[in-house]
Amino acid sequence: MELNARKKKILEVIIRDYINTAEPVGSRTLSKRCNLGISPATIRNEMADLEELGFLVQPHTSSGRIPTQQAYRYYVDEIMEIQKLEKMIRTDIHRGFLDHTTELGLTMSHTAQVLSQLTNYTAVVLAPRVTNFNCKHVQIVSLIKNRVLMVVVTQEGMAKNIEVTLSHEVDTILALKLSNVINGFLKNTVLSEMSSDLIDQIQELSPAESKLIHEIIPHLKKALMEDASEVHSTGLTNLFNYPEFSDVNKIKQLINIVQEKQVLSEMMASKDGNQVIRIKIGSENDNENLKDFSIITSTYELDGEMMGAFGVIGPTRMNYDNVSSVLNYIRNELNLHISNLLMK
Amino acid sequence: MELNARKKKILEVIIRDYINTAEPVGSRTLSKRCNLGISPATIRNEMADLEELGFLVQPHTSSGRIPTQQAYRYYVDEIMEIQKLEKMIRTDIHRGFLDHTTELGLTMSHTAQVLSQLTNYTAVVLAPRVTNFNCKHVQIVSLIKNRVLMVVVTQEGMAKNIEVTLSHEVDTILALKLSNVINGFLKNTVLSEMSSDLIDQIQELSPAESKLIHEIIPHLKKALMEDASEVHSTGLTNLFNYPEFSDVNKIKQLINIVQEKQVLSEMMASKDGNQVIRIKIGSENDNENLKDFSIITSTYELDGEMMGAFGVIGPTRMNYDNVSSVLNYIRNELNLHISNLLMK
DNA sequence: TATTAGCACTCGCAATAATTGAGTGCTAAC
DNA sequence: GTTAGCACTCAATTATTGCGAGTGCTAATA
Repeated sequence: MELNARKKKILEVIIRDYINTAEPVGSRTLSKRCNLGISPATIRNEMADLEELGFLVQPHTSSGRIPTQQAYRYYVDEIMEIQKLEKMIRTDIHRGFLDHTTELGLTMSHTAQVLSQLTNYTAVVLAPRVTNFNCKHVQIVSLIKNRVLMVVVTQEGMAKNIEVTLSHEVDTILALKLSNVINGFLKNTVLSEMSSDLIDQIQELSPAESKLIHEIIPHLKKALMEDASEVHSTGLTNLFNYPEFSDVNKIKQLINIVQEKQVLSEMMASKDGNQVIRIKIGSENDNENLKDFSIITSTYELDGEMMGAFGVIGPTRMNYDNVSSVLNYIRNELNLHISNLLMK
Repeated sequence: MELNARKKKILEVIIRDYINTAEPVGSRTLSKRCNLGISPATIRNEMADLEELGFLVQPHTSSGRIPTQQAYRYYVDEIMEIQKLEKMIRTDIHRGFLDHTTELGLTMSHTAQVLSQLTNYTAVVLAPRVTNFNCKHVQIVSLIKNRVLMVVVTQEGMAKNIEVTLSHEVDTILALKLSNVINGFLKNTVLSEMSSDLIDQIQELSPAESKLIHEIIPHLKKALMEDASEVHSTGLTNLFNYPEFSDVNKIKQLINIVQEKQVLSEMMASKDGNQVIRIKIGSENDNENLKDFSIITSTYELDGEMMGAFGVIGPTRMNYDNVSSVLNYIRNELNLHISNLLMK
């Protein structure tokens, strides 16, 4: 759908204005704000056209107009450009990261913090997943009696804890032996390919030990399959300041979203084209709870491989420019610092 | 402060009624509800007395009366009794726990779930702390380059992860050696008493290794000191249904409380007399954010030693009877299952 | 033909007024 | 000591009104 230059300009000003004020914008205000030197009457005509085209609606007869979702989509696709952040803000962010990259968890929560602060919306950050494919070391630690902790370490140096109960008691020495067996195995192949047959071929095991390994491997596989990457979120209350959230039900919806970490995680991690910045407006979201929100996400990488995602949730009347710019910069920073942290 | 039987009865009915309806209660309603066979006029007189004594207030002249904090305190201390839960509910809870005691984290989140469901308020559960004193094993796992993960295991079989960056690279073999050194040490004494001198006395260490141990120990000590016991909370949105939470600011306050896990943790873990069920009403709470809320907490134990706490946050107009009963029963269940889970 | 001034009309919003009703305190009688 | 009766209070609801920002349409203008 193409709009002529003037309609485009008018639509742009309306959206910008509405994003700032949350008030329907009328023809008089508009004629003053956009200095195209056209009268309110002309603008009214144009607005009527834009309404017919589905870009604007009137909350009630004889009020100003507000943008539709379609308008936001048009704005995002055809009008707005991702700005470079101000020098000062850039260095601020950069310094902040320097102080928070001693530990992965810290980096993640700091990212969420910065995101929500810079955008004034609710930020969500997905920590990298620990999966099957890149697991380089497993350490089994005896907890008590027949309970053990399995620590899985990835090639990139991330760790994940898995706590399980086994059929026999495992003491410190046995735990060490089991670790060694599994790690010996990992030298040649990956966990997902460790079958019963292969386990039985291992020489140095007593029957009891072999049985334990047989128990352990499925637990490991299962835990690595289920993609429960950690989710950090911040700035929930940021949204409360926007007029669209004076309604308690809207707030409930939001809290439900943020608490369903599983859903959030799946949604953000799902690939969708090659866009660096991904914008979902209102009903473009599959999740029912998100139909009234917009969510802008991006991903961070290590060696070109997607590691995790992060983003911002807000009203559909969101400052798409600013959020995109911020996400874009943070993405670069995150890539930089993550690769420093998890350098091979 | 003593009240005569009739005043006590009237106060009780007012509180019960107000807890149920959230409406100020007037003399007419009251005279019907409590079948003492006294007229509204008499009740008015009694109510006037109770107001003078500080138990009731009128939101405005010529409306019914509502209980003050003092009234709730009196109710909790002198009137209410902790009921035994219905048989059916008891067995339900019991069964639920049976399914969720394979892992400590699971037990904790399940407890929060059950609490919020049974009370319809917001539930908070503090997982057991992993401290200095009962640490029986430390496993150091090489992550990548000079980053290691330290897993601390307590006597009771709980584990805690600590991730640190050291001055030198640590590979798998070195990690094992360092673990052994520290564990050898732990056989004789506790971590907090491991001083520089003692480290230097360890024979089998190269200078580089000794240096690493010198770095590790303070990290361990520090991590074990800072009491960041995990906090599970559920049912945040439960409270939104109560009329006192139609105000967005109240909700903000609540969210702030629940998010400040540090504060919550300190508050709940602090001892305060020997009460099994601890009730803090409104301004009885030290925390500024909690002044408008009531919080009822209890603790769970292992071998008579306090391990953690759990409780419920709600409006001061809270169903103190029910919550106390539930907490009382959950406490028993939790003690039972935790001791099964962490049995020595 | 595109633009604009003018005008009657619409409708949400805020302020004001009128009405209702649940509840009180006080007094006098029981 | 208790109660019926009555005048009074005041929040909450509903109705009324005026205002103002905004619109669509029409006719005049460039």
